[in-house]
Amino acid sequence: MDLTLVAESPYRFRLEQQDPMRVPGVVFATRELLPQAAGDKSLEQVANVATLPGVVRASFAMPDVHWGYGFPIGGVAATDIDAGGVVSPGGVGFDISCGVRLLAADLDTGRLAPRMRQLMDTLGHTVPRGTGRGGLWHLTGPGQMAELLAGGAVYAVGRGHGVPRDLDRCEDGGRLPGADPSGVGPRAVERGLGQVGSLGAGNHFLEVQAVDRVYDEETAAAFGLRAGQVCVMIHTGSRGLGHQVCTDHVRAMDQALRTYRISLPDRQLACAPVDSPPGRAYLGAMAAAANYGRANRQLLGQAARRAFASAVGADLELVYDVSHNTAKLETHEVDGAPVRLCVHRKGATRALPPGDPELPEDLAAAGQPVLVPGSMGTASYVLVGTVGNDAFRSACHGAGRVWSRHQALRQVRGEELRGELEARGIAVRPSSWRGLAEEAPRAYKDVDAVAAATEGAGLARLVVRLRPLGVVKG
DNA sequence: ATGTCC
Repeated sequence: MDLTLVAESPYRFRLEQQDPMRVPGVVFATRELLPQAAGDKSLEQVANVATLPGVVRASFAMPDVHWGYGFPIGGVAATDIDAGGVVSPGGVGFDISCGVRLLAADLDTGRLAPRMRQLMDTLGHTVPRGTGRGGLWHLTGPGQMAELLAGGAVYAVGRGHGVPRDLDRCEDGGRLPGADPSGVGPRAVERGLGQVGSLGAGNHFLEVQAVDRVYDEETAAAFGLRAGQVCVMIHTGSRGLGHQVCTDHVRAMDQALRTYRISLPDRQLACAPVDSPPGRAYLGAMAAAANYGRANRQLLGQAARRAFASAVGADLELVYDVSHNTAKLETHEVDGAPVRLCVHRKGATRALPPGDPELPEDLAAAGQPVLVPGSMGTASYVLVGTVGNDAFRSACHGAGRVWSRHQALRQVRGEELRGELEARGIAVRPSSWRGLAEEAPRAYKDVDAVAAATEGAGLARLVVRLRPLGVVKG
């Protein structure tokens, strides 16, 4: 396919529809942010996604788009369920329900400073992280796992890990409906039993941050945020359990392609109709894995609360918890009529506008917080959903990688990077030197530019900028 | 992302 991009506005580029695409591609970015890394095939992937059966409107890419498995990371695509639309595990990603939780402390940076070292040491010693390894909550067995997979953060709070108010500030109230724990295989269950309440590795982290800049005072206040305030941002997902669920169902769907006579430009887009046995099986297992991810972040939020209580004597209120790797059944207006859709967001955050009935009462007038973590040592952002977002109410999810992990390892030494960050006043508690080097800020796009482009494209509005004070690295 | 290969 000829991948010519046509600028429709300074923040919106169009990939013209051509055979076998069923819809055009739309990339939200500035010219500077468009994928240009050697070997980045993400624009080709945007076009590939546009060939999926039942896809409607367009195959979208957010400003942080980069190459991924099948779908690009930063990709959004919706399929019409009643017109044979498909669901694809590659459109969710291996880390099912990977997402971000932001908590705000009743504390400003000045009062934290003398206790910062103690706080970071406490977090460093109590937050489980790294590949494999254990978590904060060891489940007793498959029976308890089934309850957690069905209940997500609701189950965790019911067992004393948090307060009911937390659930008001979680996407879907902390529990994605439609979970089918029986679709999560024994191997996935085995991997997950000891990992509830763990960060994992890669780009996952727990960061202590400060509200650095406020763009919209009224919305910030509705979110419980003010200038100079200390916050905690947690970025993690469904660990080995979600990975295993994706692996198992990609295999099943690859075999289902023949049954449903689906031809694809890339086998990594393996999929099945939403309304089919393999489609329903994946969505049930995916929702269960999503609930694992939500319980995981709930447990880590509690670990942060304990550390703040003991080291600083401060409380943490949940601002919001939202996933950026999901496939959700939603109704949107397409060509003037409501249509039942399966919306894939892979490295893309749902962004509900003010007035949406899914919002909790105290956020109804403001809109949904959109949590955008930056790369290590750089800023993070809170944005808010806006009216008129035609990417099925979706926004960016982070900075977006430009160097491969391998490439980063050739350019950066972890020990040196830690020194650079500490010299800039950012405390670092690493898990491995290698992992630290792979996550060097140089390996990512400029998150300030990504956030600005997201606002420029009308996907969401800036609310606050957060700067890092200390990072507990996965 | 991931017991970075069953």
